[in-house]
Amino acid sequence: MQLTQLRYVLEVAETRHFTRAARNLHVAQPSLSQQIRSLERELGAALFVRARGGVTLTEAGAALLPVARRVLADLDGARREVQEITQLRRGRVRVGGTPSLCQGVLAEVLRAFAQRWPGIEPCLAESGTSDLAERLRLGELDVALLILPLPSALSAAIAFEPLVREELVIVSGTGQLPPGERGVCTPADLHERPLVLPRHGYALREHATGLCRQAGFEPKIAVDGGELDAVIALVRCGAGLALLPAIAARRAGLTITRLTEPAPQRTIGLAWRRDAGLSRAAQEFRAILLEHIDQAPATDVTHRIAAPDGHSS
Amino acid sequence: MQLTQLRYVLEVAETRHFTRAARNLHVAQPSLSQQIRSLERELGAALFVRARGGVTLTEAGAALLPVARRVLADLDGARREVQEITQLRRGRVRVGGTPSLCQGVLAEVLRAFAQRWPGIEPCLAESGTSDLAERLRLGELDVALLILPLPSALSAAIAFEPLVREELVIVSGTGQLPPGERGVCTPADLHERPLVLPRHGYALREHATGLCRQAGFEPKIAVDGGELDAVIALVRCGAGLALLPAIAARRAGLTITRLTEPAPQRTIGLAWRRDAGLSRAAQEFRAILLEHIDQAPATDVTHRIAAPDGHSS
DNA sequence: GTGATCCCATAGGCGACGCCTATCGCTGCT
DNA sequence: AGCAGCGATAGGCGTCGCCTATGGGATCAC
Repeated sequence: MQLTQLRYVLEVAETRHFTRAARNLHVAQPSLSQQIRSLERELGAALFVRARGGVTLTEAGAALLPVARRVLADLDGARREVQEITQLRRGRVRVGGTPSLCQGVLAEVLRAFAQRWPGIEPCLAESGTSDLAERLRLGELDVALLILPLPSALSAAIAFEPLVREELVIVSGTGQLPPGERGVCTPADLHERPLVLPRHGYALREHATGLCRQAGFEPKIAVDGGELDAVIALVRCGAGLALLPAIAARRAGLTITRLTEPAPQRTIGLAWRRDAGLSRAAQEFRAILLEHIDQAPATDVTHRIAAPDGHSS
Repeated sequence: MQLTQLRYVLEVAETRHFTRAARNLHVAQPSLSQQIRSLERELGAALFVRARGGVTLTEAGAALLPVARRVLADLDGARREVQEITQLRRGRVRVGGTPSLCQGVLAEVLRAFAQRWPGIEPCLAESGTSDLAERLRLGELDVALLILPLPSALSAAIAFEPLVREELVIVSGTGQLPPGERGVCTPADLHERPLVLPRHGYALREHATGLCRQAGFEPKIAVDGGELDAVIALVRCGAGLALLPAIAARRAGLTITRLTEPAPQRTIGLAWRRDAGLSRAAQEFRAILLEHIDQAPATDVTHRIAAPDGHSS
């Protein structure tokens, strides 16, 4: 059975005439006759009664007719749907982001994306870098804004485009003495100062503890665990100091103390499955993301990383 | 777009593997790859992401998938349905019959037919010969039990197989003197006897009036018009005599008076559209009808007409 | 009744397309 | 480094669908 045969059946049924149907279908009449016959042979049943007064459907033909109509309409609809997807008039893009980024750029970028491509549904997954990277690999996400480092086991499967380098700063709340002097401190200034650490899984936690250990002491822990929001709240009410990304610190309105060179920093970038590449919708997402990053002025604590267009891992 | 391509898409989507899908489909892997690619080119969109960790559907592929599934299932269902129709496990046969026949053989034959082919729905149309013949020609009926003569304009388009010749007899009711003597009369015996005539359209009416006129007198009309049932009822209560088919007369329990040779008679037979022929179901109907006619013993007033298998008109 | 016309079926040639085998390119594993 | 797995590519081959030309049956007009 063949789709052209179904089309032929439809046309013959509607014109009740082989010759006219052939003309409408832009084929020679013998071709039409042959195809109909072939289908009839395959089905083991006549579909039409060829009579002088016009061609009529047999019972079998009448049974086949609505199915043929529906099938052809279905496929036409599917074609149209695929068209819409490729033209980004419909679809979906599954974006991942770490919590700090979801509350930052991602919110604005997704809003702009939704405005630019109203037919495309953006699905946001908020999680840690390693989890998001794994979900990229599994094909559950199309693209994700992540923070280096990636899990080494996945770095081969994931393409990563670094976008922004952001300083990590020490934040303190009201009624707390900021470490160091004139808004600048060294890691040694954190000695014996109580620190608020986010839970395991946040790269910030490793950054903070590493900083202390490299300076030769164990961090004194005020509160251990919790999400970033909790850390901010704890710092705000004076529970201790914390190491935060500069942007998040500024957004939270906390007192910022920069660390002396080499200032710790984190690299934010876009990641996707290397072998799948970026879907059309994801490419658009990336474009809008880059616009937003480039149009935001670089500050003293964030640095745009120029993309050499060779997407490194 | 092609049905095999849809099948291929389905299999690849399910196995997530070109090579294995090709094996399941009993084609070489390059053929499969080629067909998928060809479909992708036609649609202008990739359907699969070819990656090392297994093939994944793109959004377009995911949109096409359910349609492909449904289309293939639909066509499978249609194939099965056509099968059932050709095997007479489903379907319809549209049978026409004149009123007298519908109350006679047709009722029994249709019962037997429904029992033999429970999946086939018999549709009965009860009307006069000329109307039924016209509906045969239009393709509204598959087969009909008619009474000669057919409308001459249709005799070319309608095939007619004569089956039974039935005598027409004079019937009288209670309290009426039957015409003639010893159950036999001549047309002349009807002179001045009030007659009940069915309405125009019944061939019986022409038979009756023709009989009188050939004998040299105009029929004296007791009641004119009405269906056959009304005629029978009128005769039964003594309104007059009537000319009826022998079987109907016997069924009605009326007093029967046969006419002397040449006794008027009518020919009953099966008719169908000559160019369309008999559908499978109609052939079965005919077979059961013939069984019934042959197994009913020929009486003195009905005569089976042997079919020389050359179906004359 | 004879030619004209209509309509579907058949015959034969031709080009396209799908399937095949063989092979390549790439990746991941041992 | 060599091998195995997997999909893409290349080239040959057979089939199949489409074409033109023609057949055959029926209807219609004169």
